Amino acid sequence: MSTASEQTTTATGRKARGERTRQAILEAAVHLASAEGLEGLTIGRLASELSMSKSGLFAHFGSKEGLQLATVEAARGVFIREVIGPAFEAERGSPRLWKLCDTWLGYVEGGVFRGGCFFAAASAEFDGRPGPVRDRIAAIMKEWLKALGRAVSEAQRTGHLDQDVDAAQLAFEFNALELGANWAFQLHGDRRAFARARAAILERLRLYSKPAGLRLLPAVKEKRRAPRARRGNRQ
Amino acid sequence: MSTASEQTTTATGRKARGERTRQAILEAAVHLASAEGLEGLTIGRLASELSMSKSGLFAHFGSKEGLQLATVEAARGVFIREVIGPAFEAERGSPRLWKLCDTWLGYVEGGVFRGGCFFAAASAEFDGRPGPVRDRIAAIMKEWLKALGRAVSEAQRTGHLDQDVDAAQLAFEFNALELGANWAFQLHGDRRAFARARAAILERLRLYSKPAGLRLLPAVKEKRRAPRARRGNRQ
DNA sequence: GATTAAAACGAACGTTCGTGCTATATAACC
DNA sequence: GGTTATATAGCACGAACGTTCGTTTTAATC
Repeated sequence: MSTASEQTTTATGRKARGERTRQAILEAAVHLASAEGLEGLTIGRLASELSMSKSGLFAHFGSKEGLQLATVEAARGVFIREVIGPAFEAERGSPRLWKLCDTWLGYVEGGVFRGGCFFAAASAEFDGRPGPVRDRIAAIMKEWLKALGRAVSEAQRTGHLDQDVDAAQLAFEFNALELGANWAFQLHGDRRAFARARAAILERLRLYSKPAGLRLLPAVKEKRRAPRARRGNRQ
Repeated sequence: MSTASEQTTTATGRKARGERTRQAILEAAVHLASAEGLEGLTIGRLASELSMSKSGLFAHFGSKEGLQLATVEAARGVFIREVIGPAFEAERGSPRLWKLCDTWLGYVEGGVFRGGCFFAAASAEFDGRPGPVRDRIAAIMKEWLKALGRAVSEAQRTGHLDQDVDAAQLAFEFNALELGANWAFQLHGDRRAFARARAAILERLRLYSKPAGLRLLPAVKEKRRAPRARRGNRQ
């Protein structure tokens, strides 16, 4: 967010032209990186994709690492806009907690990034390489887990959820189910995974819900039962 | 497994010398790839790590893709030996299902591969790039999910688990929790994630267990409760 | 319209990548 | 021990990588 607002301005206060191309570069970079990885995000490829010169593009970031860090930051912006923002429109407690999970799944399902969740890809790629990029990714993911955990705690405080549940534990589980859905979709193209994750999360929410919270959750669709040759399934 | 047994033999049946170095190469390759990725697995680095020439190493596989495929196959061998094998020593039904999950977590926790679960890393890296490597990885992962689902079905058939649960759904959830633990450990070094995954899996197993199956699960340790400033926690 | 600073370009650098070729070393066979 | 197949090494290649440099284009200011 700080990066986006540090635009170089002229005396009249008009935005410098460089800032717009910088945004255009990051827009493309974020998609390319989510699909090909932050290392596969090559300056040459990115430049030719935007039909500009390598050196011209390079000058905006000073180094490859600079480009990667800027890309991570841009992706964080998208994530906040697409997931965090909408969730905070729901009222505090179980609705917001559920919306947080539901929107996350929608953000992957809807193809906000070409290669699924940017941070799922990035953290898998960088978890083994020390450096500022890895540190930033880890910090953002921790930030996300914290937000999830806080949503759980709030649902407890509002009397929607049982006080006895471990907020961090539930946040871990929800995050895992979301990452699992992203994984299944990216690798197998299996869209049912989103329904699976939603069902699992909702089931857990209902299990721990107090009567006041139970009414605020989506209605239960059908009984959990082994499906016998349903039609329209991929593979 | 087929790759491992197709050794070039002399007339006397003695193993060719090349086969041993091939194994040594793959042994190193599997660890390097789990940490740095299958693309970061560079022929030059691998050669210098084994103090042999690039071209000498290269001759064993004919192409980089050949090396990657062989590495994937070698990793599959390790996975079968370390996870599938031990689980099949447990008796059919809930014990085997639980063992399958427990051993999987142990295999990541114990550092069988330097970079955590080889296939978690590989599938995240290759899910966006078509080709035989990606296809093989996807097939192996589907194989694993099938094995998990089969274990659930067996637990139902032996009367340990409720007939009404959707085997594929439960397999999805367990797999997600395992991947989530791997993710948290690799990115944040958080060992508590393994306990979290185990707790979540066990809780679900208990929820769906019939009396016959309930006795076969590990004893419940403590009530799920928010911990107040426990000591010895990382970060 | 002239001045000037920012932005984009084009060419080249040194490395490293995967991949061929050719020659040498190794070890199994007669 | 000489022959022969196989395994390894040495060297070179073209391409792509990140990066630097000097120049040219662009557009805002006077």
